[in-house]
Amino acid sequence: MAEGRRGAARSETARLAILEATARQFAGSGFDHLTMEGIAADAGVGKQTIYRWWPSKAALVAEALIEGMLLPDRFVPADTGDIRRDLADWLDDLFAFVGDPAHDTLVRSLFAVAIEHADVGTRLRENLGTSLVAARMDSAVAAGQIPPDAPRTEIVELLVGGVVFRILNRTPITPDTSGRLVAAVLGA
Amino acid sequence: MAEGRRGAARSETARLAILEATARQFAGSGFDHLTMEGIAADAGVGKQTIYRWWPSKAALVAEALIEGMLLPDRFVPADTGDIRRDLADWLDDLFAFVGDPAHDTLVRSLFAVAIEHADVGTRLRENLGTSLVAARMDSAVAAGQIPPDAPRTEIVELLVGGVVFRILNRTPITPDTSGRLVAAVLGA
Amino acid sequence: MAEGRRGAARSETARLAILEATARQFAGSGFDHLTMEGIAADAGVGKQTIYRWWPSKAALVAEALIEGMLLPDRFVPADTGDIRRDLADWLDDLFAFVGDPAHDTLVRSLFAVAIEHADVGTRLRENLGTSLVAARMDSAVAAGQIPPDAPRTEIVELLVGGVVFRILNRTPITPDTSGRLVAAVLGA
Amino acid sequence: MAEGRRGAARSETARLAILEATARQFAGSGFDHLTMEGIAADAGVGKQTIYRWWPSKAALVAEALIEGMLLPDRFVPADTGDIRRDLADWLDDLFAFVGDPAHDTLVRSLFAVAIEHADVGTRLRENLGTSLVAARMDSAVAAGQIPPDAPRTEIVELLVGGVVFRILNRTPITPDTSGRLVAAVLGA
DNA sequence: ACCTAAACGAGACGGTACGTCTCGTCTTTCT
DNA sequence: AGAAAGACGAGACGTACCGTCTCGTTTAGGT
Repeated sequence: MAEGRRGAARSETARLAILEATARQFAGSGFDHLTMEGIAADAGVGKQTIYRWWPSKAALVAEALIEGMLLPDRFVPADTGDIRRDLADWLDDLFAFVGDPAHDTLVRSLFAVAIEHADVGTRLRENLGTSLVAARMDSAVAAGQIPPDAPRTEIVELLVGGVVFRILNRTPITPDTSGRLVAAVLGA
Repeated sequence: MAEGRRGAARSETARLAILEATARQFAGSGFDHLTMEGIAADAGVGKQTIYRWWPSKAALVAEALIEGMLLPDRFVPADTGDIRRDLADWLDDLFAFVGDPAHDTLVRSLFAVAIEHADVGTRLRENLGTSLVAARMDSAVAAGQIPPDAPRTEIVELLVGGVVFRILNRTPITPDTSGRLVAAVLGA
Repeated sequence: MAEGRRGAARSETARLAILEATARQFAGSGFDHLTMEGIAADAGVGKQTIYRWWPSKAALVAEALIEGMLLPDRFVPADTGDIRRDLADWLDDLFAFVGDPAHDTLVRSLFAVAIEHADVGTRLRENLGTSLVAARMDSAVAAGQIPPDAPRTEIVELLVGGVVFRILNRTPITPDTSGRLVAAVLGA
Repeated sequence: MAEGRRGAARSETARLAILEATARQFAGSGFDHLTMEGIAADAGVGKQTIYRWWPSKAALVAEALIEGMLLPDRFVPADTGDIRRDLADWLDDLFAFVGDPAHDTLVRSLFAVAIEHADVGTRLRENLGTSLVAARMDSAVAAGQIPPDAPRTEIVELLVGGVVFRILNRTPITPDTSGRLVAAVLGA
């Protein structure tokens, strides 16, 4: 292999054990109670092995996110031909997840970290399916369901923002929440 | 005098010194680098005096917020008679503040804390002026600028959410951002 | 009453409650775990009332000792006419007290404090009955049981020293210990 | 090699720095003003490094004593053939040390700790040379200077006790003190 | 088959901050 | 004025983690 490295290769076993321990502890007790020593002990790994490959706790979380260990891999909008319904369904999925009390610690910690660490934020946005929703909007334009000059970027932005605001605000979710939000941005 | 308390009364001097130290350190280095010992030293106060009255760092931040030591007391929407313009101006104010690199640490830390601690969240929402905007929307309905059946709650929610999303997402703000967001929720 | 003092007189109730609390805590947990706050709480007294009248914990202990709240008021040597027997009996009393496991904390703390604080030391020596033993020695000289040139001061000193050394050394006491010590200083 | 230890070995440098700091502070201000934080700072060491290896301040003092950092390594009785003189000289050494005002804090604290902590007591007794004196007494018996049935153990006990009592009692030492004590236990 | 070198588990190290406890002082209210 | 109550500035306690630095052990190319 190209450049002649000597010595043992990076242990994939250790890498996964570390990320799994990270995910476990993060989901259980949140970012604040995440400790390098706890992860190392949980993963059965030396602390140095963590510091060798990751610069910070945020980096660990970001990678665990990428590996799909913290969130469903993606929230994917369907394409039934009815853009309103598809958007509302996607929002429902989102609200169901973030509104589940079992995920409360995880979700709050995750968004808090995302706000402070750009890499986690980028990754999280991706996991929420924003880019897929944007694509779905494009196809709705092509199908003539939305006027071409509709501010699509802003609409996606507002909808995801609405989700974040509900988390921030602890507003209880009702069955018609998604519909009302979609109506607010697409008109009645 | 009603209930006969004995012993020295709580020191208002100490209380303010502590909150000011909290605000100073928070604005300077964010929530993560906020330490009880640092605040105590900065305020010239014993640690116990802090623990006697506040249960956590988050409580300190919440109270500093209430005292108006962290944010402008309120972002207040104007009432020029033109609801679109007033909303856009209010958003511009908000974006100007949260987009200012000098406030980056403060803003990110504040929203991160708000997501994890309900009391900070409630207070922060108030400081952003959400309830004033809601009232402004009501008056716009009275003035016939918005149809009475417009989903006003959702609109406010989406707009603030949009701001939060921009923070999360680090999207650069352009001069027309506010107008575009308002247009997206109120129609063109 | 001579010099015209004004205001309330010192409360004897409080004084005794404080000394009793001191004795209780001292006997229970030793000097190290004696705290001003604990004494005040136990005595149902404000801390200032203690500080107003005593300069230190050692002073409290010394006074509790004087009040006879820590040790039997005095270890008194009998006068049966047989100086050897009287000394041995007195030593037996002493050993019985200091060797009792129930008094271990009390005794060790007391001697430790006595070594560091002259006032406690003086008072403790008095409580052990040293001056009475010296007097008993004098009468033994008068009775012709001890030669007049015997180093009486040194003998008392050595005997009490022997007791202290046994405490220091944790040597178990046997029934003949006292007799052997007396024999060592008075000859067989 | 036998039991496969892993991880870094204990740092002898740190160990000695800690004991030296302990000895320094102890000799300077006594046991009461000995603080773990002070020792750690003085030794340039983290507090945990102390707690990792020693359970208490007393244990630190005991080990500093063993290392000969607090007292002359041993008070050794000479053997000139004259047991009376040798004992008196040894006592003189002892009195010279414990009577020196420069050693007052050290000596009092040391004996106070010794009374409360068995391990310090054992070690202190050894440092005073008790076992060497006992051996010297044996050789005096062999040389016919002391009758074989003399209560040697008790004599050593009483002599050391006499020293402790003088400390407790703050009796000033005169040049003939040692001689008088020896005479009291060995006869004229 | 050796040799080197990197990664690994373990864990000691110098530090910082935690939240609690006690100190001795000061202030307030009551007696 | 004395006393009970209790807030205050100070600072040590013992613990938990931080990020770095040895240790010996294991693994895997070079030679």
